[in-house]
Order: sequence, then structure tokens, then C-alpha cells
Amino acid sequence: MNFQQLRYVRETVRRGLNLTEAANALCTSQPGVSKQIRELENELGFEIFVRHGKRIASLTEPGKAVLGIIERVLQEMENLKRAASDFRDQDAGPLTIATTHTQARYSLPRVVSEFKRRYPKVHLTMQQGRPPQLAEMVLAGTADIAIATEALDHYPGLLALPGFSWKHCVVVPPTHPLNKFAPLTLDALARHPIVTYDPGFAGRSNIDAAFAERGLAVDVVLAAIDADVIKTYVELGLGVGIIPAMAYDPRRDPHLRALDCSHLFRTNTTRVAVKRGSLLRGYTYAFIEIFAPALTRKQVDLALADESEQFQL
Amino acid sequence: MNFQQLRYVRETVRRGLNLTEAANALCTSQPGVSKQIRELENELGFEIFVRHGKRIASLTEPGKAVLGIIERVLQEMENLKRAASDFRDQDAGPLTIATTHTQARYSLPRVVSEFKRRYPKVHLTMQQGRPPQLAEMVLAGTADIAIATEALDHYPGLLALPGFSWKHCVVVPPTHPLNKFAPLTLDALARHPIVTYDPGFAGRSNIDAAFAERGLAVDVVLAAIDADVIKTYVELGLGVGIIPAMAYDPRRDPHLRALDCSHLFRTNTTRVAVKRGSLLRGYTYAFIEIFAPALTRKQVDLALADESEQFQL
DNA sequence: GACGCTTACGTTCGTCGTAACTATT
DNA sequence: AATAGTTACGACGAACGTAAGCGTC
Repeated sequence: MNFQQLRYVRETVRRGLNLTEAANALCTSQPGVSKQIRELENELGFEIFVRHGKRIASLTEPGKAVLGIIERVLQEMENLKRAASDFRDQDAGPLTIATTHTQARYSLPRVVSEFKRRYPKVHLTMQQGRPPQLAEMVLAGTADIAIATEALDHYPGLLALPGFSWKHCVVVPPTHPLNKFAPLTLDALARHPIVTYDPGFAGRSNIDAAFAERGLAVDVVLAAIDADVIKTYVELGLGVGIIPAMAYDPRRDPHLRALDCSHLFRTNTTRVAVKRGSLLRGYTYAFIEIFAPALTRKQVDLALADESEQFQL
Repeated sequence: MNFQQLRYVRETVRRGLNLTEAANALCTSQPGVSKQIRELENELGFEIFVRHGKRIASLTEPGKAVLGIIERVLQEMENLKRAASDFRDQDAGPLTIATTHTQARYSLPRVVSEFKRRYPKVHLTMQQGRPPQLAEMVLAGTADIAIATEALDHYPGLLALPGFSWKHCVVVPPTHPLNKFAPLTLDALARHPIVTYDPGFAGRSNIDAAFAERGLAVDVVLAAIDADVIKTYVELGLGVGIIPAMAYDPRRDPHLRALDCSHLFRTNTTRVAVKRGSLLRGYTYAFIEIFAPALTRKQVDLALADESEQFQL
């Protein structure tokens, strides 16, 4: 029994029980993977995979149980290597942030530049995706932390901590009739075509909820995954935009007016998520703290320690 | 980086930083251990051990940190093997109980015989020792569970669950003056020489506490580690015995009389301890449940899950 | 017939044990 | 002088990649 065998099993499962793909992902030969897995099964005394002839069809019951333990072993190995890197050079190494366009574009620039100033030797990578993808990246170890407003708190394998709160704002062209309509109401909004985020992005859930509670049907004529696209189409007169307030800047967006709608939609909370049981490098804590000063290393460790208790903002 | 290297490091630490002993314990050559550890250090990029010339003196700071992770990795490996055994044959395998003489002699016989009847294929081993030794055995993985009245709940690495409660009783020869002295008082007891357990055994702490609270000095003329020795010397007239009530049997002990002292000493709780983070075989749960029917598999798992909460009797 | 897992085989690399060496106490 | 750790070396075995074989879909 060795680490290779465990890694092979994990990768095979991750690649949809396809040995060939697993072998490619691990940069090794496919027969090698096959043989090592058979040897592990042999040593354990039962088969991990259900085979139909020569095809791998599914996991056996013992296989499922054993897989969980295997993932924990490999997680700890990962932690060991990370701890070692941390001791070798506290301030150098890789850091991968998985986030949405909105965060990358509007909330993270100041964080990243401050972080880069403090940790110039860290190799920072940003990955974009939908919130569930971001969560999967962190779970798979492809990314160290995920930052998004939606979905992150639905994964038991993740610890999602509240980073900051924000409100939506409504954006319209300067000549739009809603400009004279203050204070804004949901009913007034619902009378216009809406341009906003795709479901599953940046507080879209709170928008839908607000209209649904009032029994209003909304005409979303365009759903985008980033505020820049939304603003562009609002400028073209396609409809009324609903975007995070932080995405409106009067200087950069001279062709738009922002209308206060803080009373219409619930406050959104952007969260930062890390994988439970994974060791964080010193500079990863630092990044989180720059992002949300309340999330000190101590706070994060505390939240990681008691799994049951949820951190309250 | 491989398992061997990690095992070598752990064993070296356990054996007091002595490579030779570690090599013996692991049934391998000492140069092999030396080389593997050096290679691990090389791969990690720092030294785990502080060396004075060629002697290993202590652990480096990174070494201490890394050791914790190493122990977790190996623990999970251990769990993997155990899970595999469990799947291969649910009802066969080893089970090592670390306990004190008193438990082995008076509370466990019925448990063991019932367990043996239900799981004839399990190879049961009993280890005796002082409570702290029992705790260490479980922590080191030498024993699966520890059963004792003292000390087990002082180890953060262990989960100590209350098994059953019991009271002391006083034993005297049939002609002893205390036979006519009812109800018994601490002051009356303190006027006689006492024969009882060694400190650190079977509720001795509660005995000492009771006398200390009343400001009484006790003359313990003989301190033994088992009730049989105590009873023998009480029969010889050496003094008054204080033993667990369960250790007195009127048929087996015709030369002794038992006196009620349940009002004098606090109730004792015998605990069963398992290592946190270790996987228990199915029959291990069964043993615990036979020992204390309230400790079902569900209860034990629950207690293992939330580390913070202490199980209340 | 294409894809995917297994078997076979030769090379390479890593691991282990013995023996000799060196440093510490 | 004895104990403890490192270096050196040779033998064995494990792991890998290539190539061929065989079952499914």
C-alpha cells in the first residue's frame, strides 16, 4: 500500500471511473494505473470497483467507504507538503483564488494589489467560474480559496465565512422614466424589462426572492454573468439593470444613472470559502484578512476548529 | 515521500529520538531508518531533528509541526487497514483491551464471556497497567480501548465515555469492632489502619478526597493495585479494607464482612476510552455496548463526532 | 471496429541489509 | 571503550513504459 495507489484510485473516481483519463491526468501509463489499483484491491482483500468484464462500472460498497478514508489520507499528505513549503519559505509559493467575474472585477482588485505588494514572491492565480464550480475547485484542491456571493455555504466540505455585505443598485440611462420615480418600488421596476445576472450569480437569488414574495412576474430580457455586460446593454436601452452597487462608478459610467434600491432587495453577503481539513499557508490567511479584515487568522482557525458552529457576521 | 519514512519518523520520536531502538521496533536495519529520514528531510527542505554532530538531540520547530501531520496521516492509514479488515470479515480480527486489575477481575469477566460467545473469531487480548499507561497504549495504537476508573478523561487525544458507576465498601474481619458501628463515619474509619488501592487506581482519588475534606489524616498501612491483595491482608488483620463493592462476594469471601459506606465516598465512574480519530471495528462497538448497554454504536459515534461536547451520564 | 482494461516483459530506479567508518559520551 | 549515526556498496524487488491481447459497447 502506497501513496501512488491511493492517488490513482482518487483520480480514477474523479475522472468518472475512466482509467485512461486518470492515467493521462496523472502523467503516467494506463497499465500502470490498472496494475496498481489491482494490487491495492488485492492487499485490501476486496474490490474497490465493480467491473463488467473489463469495464469499470461503479464503486463497490466497501469501495465507497474506503474512498472517504483515502481522500482524508491524501488531504493530510497535501497538508504535509504545504506545511513544508511554508517552513521553507514563509512568503513564497502558489495561491489560487477561484471567484466570479463580479468579485474579480470589483471587489478583489484592491485586495490583490495590496496582497501582491506584501507578498511579491507568491504566485497568484485567479480562476473564474460559476459558484458551484468554484466550490468544486476548492474541494478538489485545484483552488485554495473561493470567493463568491452564492452557493458557497451549501457545501458541507467547505467552510464559508462572510467577507463583506453589499446592496444592489438599479442602473438606467440618463433619460429613463424611472429617474423621476423616487423612492423606487418593486412594482415600478417590474413594469420594465430587466437586465441582470444569470441565476446562480451575485445575489440573483435575492432579486428573484424579492419579486416572488410580492407575486410579481419579472421580464428578464438578458441575463449575463458580469456587470460590464449588463451595463453595456442598459446603455443600449435594452432594459433596466440591477447590479451590485459596487459595480457602478459615476466617473467610469457617465452614460448611466444609479438609483437607490437598498430597501427593495435583501443585503447580500459575499463569502470566502476554504476546504475543511486543509492546511492554509501563512499568506493564504493574509489574503483572506486583506479581503475581510474581520477574518483574522485566529478567527479563521477558530471557525475551522469547531465544525458545528457557524461564524456569525 | 512514502509511508515508511513517516513511520520511521514517528517511531523514532516514540522511542525517545533513538534511531537504533526505532529500527529494532520496526524490524529493520538502523542505517535504513537513518537514510530514509534524511531523504524525507531532504524532500521537505528542512531538518526534522536537531543533530549534535551525529547524535539526535531534539525536534526542530518545523519538525514538531510536521510530526502532528505525520501522525494524522498514519492514523488514517491505520483506519484504512482497519476498515478493510472489517469488510473482509466483519467478525474476525484482533481486539486489545487495556484495563486495570480491578476491572479485569470484577467487571469484565461477564463482558468478555458474552463477547466471546458472540464473536468467537475475534482474537481478544487483555493488557494490564496503571490508568496513565492504559491511556498511552490507546494513544499509541497498542490497545483499542482502555477501561479504568481513573485518569482516562484527562487526555485530549482520547474520548472517555462513562460506562458504569459504583460505590466503595468497607471490608473487615468478622470480629472487627467496626462491625458494631453503624452507620459508619469517616472519623471512625480514620481511627483504624487502612488497606486500600495505590494512588491512581480504582477510585482512590475519591477516598483521599473524602478524608481530606474532613481534615482527617489516614493511615494507609498497605496500598495495593488489586482488591484480592487488599482482601488477603484484611483477613490477616492488617487493617480495614476499602474496596469497590463489586469486589466483595459473601460466598467467596467468608472470612470478611462488608460494611456500607455509600454515604462516605463519592460515586465512582468507570470509563471506557477510545482514541479520537481512530476507526473502530464493528465488534469493538459491540464490546463497548456489552460493557455498557447505554453506549450503543450510535452514541459512541455521536460522541466521537462532536469533539467539544462531553457525553453526560 | 473502436474504445478501454489487462497481461507480458524488459529496463530502471528505489529499498534494504551488511559492513566499514566516524563522531559523541 | 562503548554507544549511536552516517557512508558505501551490492543484491533484490518494485514500479514504469511499451507492446500485445482480449472484452465490451
